[in-house]
Amino acid sequence: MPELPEVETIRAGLEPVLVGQTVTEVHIRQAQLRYLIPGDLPPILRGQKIMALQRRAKYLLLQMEQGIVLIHLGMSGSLRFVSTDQPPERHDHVDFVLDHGILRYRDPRRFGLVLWHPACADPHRLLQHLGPEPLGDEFTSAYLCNKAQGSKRAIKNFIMDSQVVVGVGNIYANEALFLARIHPLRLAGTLSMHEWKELQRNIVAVLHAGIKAGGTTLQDFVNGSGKPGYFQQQLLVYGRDKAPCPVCGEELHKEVIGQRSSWFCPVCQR
DNA sequence: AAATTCTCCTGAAGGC
DNA sequence: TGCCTTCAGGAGAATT
Repeated sequence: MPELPEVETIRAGLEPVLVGQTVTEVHIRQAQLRYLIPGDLPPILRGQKIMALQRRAKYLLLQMEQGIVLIHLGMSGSLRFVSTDQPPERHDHVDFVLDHGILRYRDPRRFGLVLWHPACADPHRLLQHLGPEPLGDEFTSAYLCNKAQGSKRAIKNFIMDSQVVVGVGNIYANEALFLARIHPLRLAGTLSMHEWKELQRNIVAVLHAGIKAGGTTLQDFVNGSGKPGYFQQQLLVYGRDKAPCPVCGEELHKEVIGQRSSWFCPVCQR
């Protein structure tokens, strides 16, 4: 499931391959994703050159000459650069045919999106109201503490809220809270400054570690070249039902919080 | 108004 | 073996 490290892995891998290539054709086999892919996407993109591949939150922004192709991978999406003779498989919904190959979008569960946003002053509505990037300068413990003033939400829900900070999905939220030794059900408004510092530091650390490992491949994540990531080998609590806590040995506890599976150590995390 | 719940979808896993 | 049920999950939309 692509979280920020996975999306960044894809972006960094594809950008040098894609920039400078021109779209010659777009094939849409399945337009019904989270939102319907606009039917005029092929004629709009035809002939446009790719200027950059950027990322905001978990959105990939394919910068074209006349606007942006907004791409989200949902939870099962992948974006790969393949040769022109590679036939599409099941769930390969969109092909962007380029000068030297095909940029192929696959998404079995179709929670992702592919949208066109013409160049203009306004950012796309889906990009408004997003919180700061977790790997940027704005994401500080002071910011978090201030943002959480009076909040009675569980801290896990708080840090997974994209209006608070973007890109922290379920896997990395579990890991960061464990490393920071904070119980996922603690109310956001009750954390001490020391705890905010630990949490901020560990969110950054776990995301960096994820990027360094090339992402987390649980079922189907692959990067722009079709290769899996390896961060799953470093997961300390996520998905580890009844495993011993790697720190104290106590049995890890699983609980659904905000409709998301959560694992934590009832002894270490307070 | 903040916080929670619903919703889209498919594949994997579990039960019988 | 196979059919049926359950569940996971990003995040915007709807609801409380």
